[in-house]
Order: sequence, then C-alpha cells, then structure tokens
Amino acid sequence: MPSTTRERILDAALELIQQQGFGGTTVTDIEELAGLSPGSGSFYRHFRSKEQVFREVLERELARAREHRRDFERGPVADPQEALTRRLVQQLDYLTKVRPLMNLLAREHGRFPDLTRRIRSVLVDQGIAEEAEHLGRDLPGEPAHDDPHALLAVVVSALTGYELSRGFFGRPPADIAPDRFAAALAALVTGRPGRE
Amino acid sequence: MPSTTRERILDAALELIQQQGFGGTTVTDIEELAGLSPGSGSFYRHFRSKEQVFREVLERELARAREHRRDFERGPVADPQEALTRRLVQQLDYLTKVRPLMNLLAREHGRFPDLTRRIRSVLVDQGIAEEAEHLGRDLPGEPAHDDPHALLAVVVSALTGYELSRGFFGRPPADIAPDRFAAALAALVTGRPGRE
DNA sequence: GTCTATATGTCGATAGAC
DNA sequence: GTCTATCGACATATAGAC
Repeated sequence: MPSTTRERILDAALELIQQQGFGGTTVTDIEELAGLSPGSGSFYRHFRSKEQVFREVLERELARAREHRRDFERGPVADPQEALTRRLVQQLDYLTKVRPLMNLLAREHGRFPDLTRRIRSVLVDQGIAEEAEHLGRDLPGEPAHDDPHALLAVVVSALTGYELSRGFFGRPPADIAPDRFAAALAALVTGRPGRE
Repeated sequence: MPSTTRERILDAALELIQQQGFGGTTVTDIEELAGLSPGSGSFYRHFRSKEQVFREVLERELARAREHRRDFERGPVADPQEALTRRLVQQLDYLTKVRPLMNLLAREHGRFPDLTRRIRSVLVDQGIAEEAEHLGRDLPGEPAHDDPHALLAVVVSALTGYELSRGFFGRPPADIAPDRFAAALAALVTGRPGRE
C-alpha cells in the first residue's frame, strides 16, 4: 500500500466533493485532508487545476464501477425465486459500492453534462439495465407478465430508489434490510408470496 | 401576478441552486437572473445573506409540497387494480411536482443537516410512506403478501427510483411512461398480470 | 516534492448617490 | 429600491527557496 500523495489527493477530493460539492470544495480543503500544508500550492505539483482533479476522480470511480460489475457470481440456478433473491441482493450490493458515483452524479449533473452522460452509460445503459435483462432471462416465465419491459423498469427503479434513499436520508425506506427487501421484490416478481 | 423583485430573487435562487448548487451559485448570478444589475448589491435590499435566501427558498418549497399533497383525489374504489394504478400515477405526479425539493436535497444534504431532516420528514415520513400505508389499506388483501411492510418499501422505492432517474438522467428507466410504469407496478402488487 | 510568500481575481456584503 | 463604487476575505494558481 504505497498511498502516494497523488492518490491521497484523489481520495480527499472524492470525499470532499461528495460532502460539499465541487463549488463548495476548495483546493485548500483538499490539501489539508491529504496531509499537505493548507494554502500551500503543493496540490498543483500533482494536478493542473481543480477541474482536472475532479475529472480524474470521476474516471477512477467509473473504472471501479466496471470492476465491481465483473465480480458478479453466476451461481447455479436451483430454486428460481431464491436465485432471483440472491441476484437482487448482489445488485443492491453493487449499487452500494458505486454510491460515490451516484453522489457525484446527484451533486454535479448539469455542471459537467458530458460526464453525466458517461455515468448514465455505465450505471444504467451498460450496468443496471443490462443486468436486469439477465433477470428477465433467469425468470422461468412462470407468471408470464404482460409487459416485461415495464416490469424491468419497475425492478430497476425499486433497486435504485432503495439505494438512493439510503444514500440521501441515511436509512433505507421503511428501515427494511437489503436481503428482506430483495426477498419481497423477488416474491413479487415470481408471483409467489413466499409462504404457501 | 405581481411578481415582486423579492419573488423573482427566490425563483432565480431556486433555479440556480438546483443547477449549480449552493456553493456554486453567486449572489451576482442570482441578481442577473432576477433582472437586477449583476454585481450591484441590490440583492441585499431583500435578503440579509445568501444563506438566508437559501433557507427561504427551501421553506417555500416545503410549503408547496404540503399543498400538493392535499390535492390527492380520493375517488371511489371500483376495480382495485385500476384504483391502485390511478393512485400510483398520482404519486408519480406528486413526486414530479416536488422535484425541486429532491434536487435541493440531492445537492445540499450534509451542508444543512437540519434541513435534510425536515425534507425527509415531509417527503418520506409524512409524505410517501404515509400515503403508501393507504395503498396497503386500499388493497383488498387479495394475494396476501407475507411481508406487507417490505412490500411497502418496494412500492415506495420503485416510485422514488423512477422519479429520481428522470430527474438525474433526464429520462425514466427504460424510457417507460408514467402510466405504463404505474400499471405494471399495480399488476405486480395485485398479483394479476393484467391479461388473463 | 513540500514549503513560504504572493500575485490576481472573485465573492459576499456595505456605503452612499439618486 | 436600484444603481456605482468599494472594502475585506478568501480562492485559484504561481514563483522560488530548500
């Protein structure tokens, strides 16, 4: 674990921008949290500007998100409902890991439109939506929903809404734990209440 | 429609803080958008400080949210699934109306912790969660879910996730329109696919 | 590669003319 | 109630010693 100054600056910038936003974070703040003398320009030996460090922070988080996405297990499908529950828990776990990215998006969408598009691409187009398509395939077609496309949107919305509520308010909706939430959602999708 | 200078300042501040955040918005920006001479201190004839205008913007949005919440119709319950769909569409409509509040929350939670608590109180504790409880009562208990509390969390999460995706990314998940989304969610909850 | 010191600009806020 | 002008604080960024 070398933890170079450059990396400590990236860590500090990520932390502060999540808390205070880009406009509310000063280079002096970043220097202080990175262990440099606040107010000295030591920051500028590592990054050309405040905007550049923001862009590199974002690149790093996007790369991390892609890595986390590769970690998904593809276990054997025994009981479809249990397999679905496990998969949904994985999705929630993934969303928790990319929370920094969601926080950056929530704060700075609009200021950097190109980056918003890239986050959306990783988080939705390639990410959640694509994986949710797999959910559709894993389903053995039991209840035969009449609008599978809309069902997909419901599942994706439920997962992201759950995670965003945790991020913004500090606690999940109705204080339901992730595995319990996933089980309820899986029961809903498979059409089986769980107890029969 | 008098549209006093004071009100134009509040409108401008709301708009800019949503776009750029509190730290990223200058008093000069607000003055310019409000039709005042940028850089002149005319702003200060109406508000004591930048922080005060932020607090008043937020009070106004909280009051508006409470008003919108009173607008809910309570029509007769004919077909439970259709009634549920109508109610979910209303919920989505409500969330769209309070989007400014959600944007302020997304940006400034952490900077003003007391206000975060108040937004959560209006948006979740009194608001969505409470209304979602009504959903539980409206349901004739048909499918008899084994974890109604978790089901509530799923419905609330789906609604907020759908709306937040629209707000952050500019389009709903999977590009599904609100009424189609509500219908799919209602079908899921009542356990009836819609076509039988 | 980090420091002290500082140049340069901008922001929040005030003073005072009209 | 809006303007011009400005003060003081602070922010980004640079220069140069060590």
